[in-house]
Amino acid sequence: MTAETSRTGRQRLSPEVRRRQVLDAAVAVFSEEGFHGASMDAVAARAGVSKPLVYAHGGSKDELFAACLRREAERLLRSVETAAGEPDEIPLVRVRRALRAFFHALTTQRAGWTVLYRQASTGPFAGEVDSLRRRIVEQAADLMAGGLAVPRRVALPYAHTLVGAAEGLADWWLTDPEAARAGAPHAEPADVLADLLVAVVGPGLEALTDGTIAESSGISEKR
Amino acid sequence: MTAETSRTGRQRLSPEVRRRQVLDAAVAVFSEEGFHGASMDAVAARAGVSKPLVYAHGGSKDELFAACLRREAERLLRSVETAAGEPDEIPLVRVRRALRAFFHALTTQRAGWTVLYRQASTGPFAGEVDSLRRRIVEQAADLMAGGLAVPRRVALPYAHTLVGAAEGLADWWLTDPEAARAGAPHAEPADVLADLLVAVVGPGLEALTDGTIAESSGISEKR
Amino acid sequence: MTAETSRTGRQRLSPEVRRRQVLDAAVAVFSEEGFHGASMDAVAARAGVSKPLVYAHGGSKDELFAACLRREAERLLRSVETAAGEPDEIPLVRVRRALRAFFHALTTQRAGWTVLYRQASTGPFAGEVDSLRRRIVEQAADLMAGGLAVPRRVALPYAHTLVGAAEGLADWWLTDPEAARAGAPHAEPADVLADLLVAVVGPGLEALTDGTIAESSGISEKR
Amino acid sequence: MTAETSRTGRQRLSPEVRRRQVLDAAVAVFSEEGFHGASMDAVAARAGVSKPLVYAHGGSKDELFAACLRREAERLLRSVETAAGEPDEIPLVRVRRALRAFFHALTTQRAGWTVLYRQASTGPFAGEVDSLRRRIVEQAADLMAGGLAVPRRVALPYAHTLVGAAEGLADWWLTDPEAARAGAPHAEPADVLADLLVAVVGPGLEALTDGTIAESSGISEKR
DNA sequence: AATGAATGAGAATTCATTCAT
DNA sequence: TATGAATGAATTCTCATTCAT
Repeated sequence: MTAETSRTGRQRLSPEVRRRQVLDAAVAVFSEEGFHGASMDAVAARAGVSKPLVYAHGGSKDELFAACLRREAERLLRSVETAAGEPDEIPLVRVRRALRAFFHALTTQRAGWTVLYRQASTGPFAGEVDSLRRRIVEQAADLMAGGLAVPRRVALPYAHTLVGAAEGLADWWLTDPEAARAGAPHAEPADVLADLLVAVVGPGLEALTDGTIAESSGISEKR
Repeated sequence: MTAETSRTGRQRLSPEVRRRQVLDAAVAVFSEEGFHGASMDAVAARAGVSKPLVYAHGGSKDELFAACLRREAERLLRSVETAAGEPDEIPLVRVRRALRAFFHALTTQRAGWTVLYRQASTGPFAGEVDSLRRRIVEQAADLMAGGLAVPRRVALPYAHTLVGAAEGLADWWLTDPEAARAGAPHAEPADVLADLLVAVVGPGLEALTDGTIAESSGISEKR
Repeated sequence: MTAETSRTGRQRLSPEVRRRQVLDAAVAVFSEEGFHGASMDAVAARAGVSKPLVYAHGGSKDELFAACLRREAERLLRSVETAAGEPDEIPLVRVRRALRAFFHALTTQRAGWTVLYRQASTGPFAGEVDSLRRRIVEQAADLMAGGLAVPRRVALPYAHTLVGAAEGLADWWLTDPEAARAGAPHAEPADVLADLLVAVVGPGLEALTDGTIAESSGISEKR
Repeated sequence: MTAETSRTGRQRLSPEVRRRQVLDAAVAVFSEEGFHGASMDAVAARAGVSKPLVYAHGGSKDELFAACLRREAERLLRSVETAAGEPDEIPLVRVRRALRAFFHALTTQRAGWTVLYRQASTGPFAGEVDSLRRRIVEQAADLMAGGLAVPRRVALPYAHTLVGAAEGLADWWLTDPEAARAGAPHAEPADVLADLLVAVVGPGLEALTDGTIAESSGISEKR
């Protein structure tokens, strides 16, 4: 019986495995209780290890939380980036692919999403969170700027709008899954939400390309 | 020496004034630190009063937080409701008016917004927060359902999208005001953001009215 | 309508009446909650007056409690003293009269008894309580010394025994009234308990008079 | 440096030893200050440990107090039970043995006695305390019922009397040791008190056996 | 490497006490 | 005189963090 397989007593695992184990538990607990509401005891219990080990592998509570933020942000970014795929002649298709990837990622990385978007946007981590969110928005802006052939500065507000709308739908879905899939009960919810979003903002984005609305307010009072 | 001018020692104020003072401080602190991160000491210090007074007028920490949530939600809802005005023949005009009111409200009620939307979506107040958020979304859904003549069930996903997008822009604006007003330096930022949002989602919503996209995913792969 | 009869607003009562009102409430609350468990708020509420008035008429919590102790002890002593009556040729008859008075007093002054005997025999009032209890025992010792014609020094241990036994029965009665009166359901419980006590200790006390047991241990191992 | 000799810094002791240490301190403090008057700080200080350790080993204040009550009651009951010994043909001899054991127990378990008999007969522990006291009285009643061949129901009032008398003497002894041992300066005080008590109540109890007094009030007015 | 045991610091809540009216 | 309003000082209990093994 190797040390790896031993089920009794102290397990000697490799540092990488231990660290991952601890981070996984931390993300789970932080997402459920929030930063202040989570206790290191709870993290240790969730990881199935002792508290000193959490400190050994995750550092202080602040460091541990920051590590969770970073790891989960990277994960989300990579998921979407991969899905968007290479430049394509049809820009909205890339957007849709990215959105589908985003909503799919929520299915498998819900805890990480919660930590990033529903916790700790205040407190000692506001800066950290802000910069991670900015990266997500910038990814979206790049996507649109490339696809729609507009300057990045112009794309930025649209990116914020798009990401916010995606969050809103994601929240809805996670909070009230029944209602969110009522429209298309048999399809993959992540795809339905992505398509819905494209339907709502797509026309507006296309108008952007045409220069119709550009940087002005667009629709006039008298329409 | 009047009560107004007395600056030292104990101030005797009316319960209403004190309660408001305490609630204001509580909203500020909760918005900055989150529920768990905020201490009653900090609330008392922010209000410039002693801790027992906070308890006398705000009740326990839980009750105080719940009171903050309710007051701020009512405020936001009322602001928007008032601004949307009476039914109008041009639906998007109502939406724009409501959005302008929303972004204006953020200017003056930023802390309340933060408490509602960036805090405590977990923990003992998840239910409370969820129901308040739901009311906001439902307000938006009603607005759209009425204006666009679609069933409320259809309007709901659009409402979530719209509210999420508004949040995204609001966050951007509050986090990075310089960038957010770069597009139109001389206009009222709240109006600019509202108009931008209408420009992005307006076309999609109009398409909804036409039944073009209805409940399906809308835009096709081949556009 | 005089100030005395006014039922609304602030009542202006004579200091003696107010003081009695406050002390009555204090005895009630202290007997129910104990010294530390009782709050000045509770005393004020029970008295139907404001807290500052409690302080005005009862002094600090410590002073108020001491005043309760003293008043209730005096009351109990006076009740028994009066009942014992003048010297009588039959000593045990005086003892029985006193015991009947004692148990009767418990009926009407139960709260005072509780304060004296079931609270605060420790803490800052141990001395006060001890000296009051000593006076009660000394009263009993005098009673027995006079009646039984033994030196006071000899009577003292018997007095402690007698008073302790009375307390034990009183506790039983107050804690479990049903059981305590099971023996004689139709008689006055106070009288039944007094007679019972005389039946148990009477023979022993009479033997004391005969000098049989005097200061020695009395009954021998071989009886 | 062994654990035994280490006097500074953190001591690692076994849970059993710690728990006993904490309970001992708690009994001491509760006996001196009463339940409400005792603070967990005081318990920790008395035990020479930190407050969290008190919570770790004693639970909440309520639980700690209940544990004290139970442990001390068991101890007292066991002491007396052991001492009473097996059934014996001379009943009063058993009573005397039990009383001697009782007074001896007070010497070594004074604090426990105080907690049980001079504290907290009100408040959240009234029930707990009452049931423990009842057990003590029932032990005495069993002792007498067995020895004196009377029904248990008849023995109960006598048991209350006896236990109360013992308490009275015990209080006297503990409060004023000099006076209490004045009668027999060279003997063991606990034995002296036990013998005194037997002398006082013995004749009455024997009369009980004879059926002379039975359940009636006994001695007549005219003797 | 891993942990059971221990603690300093701080958080929520209450209470005796006192102003200001 | 009488009181509503206010507070300093505990008190119970928890938590992030570390030592001794």
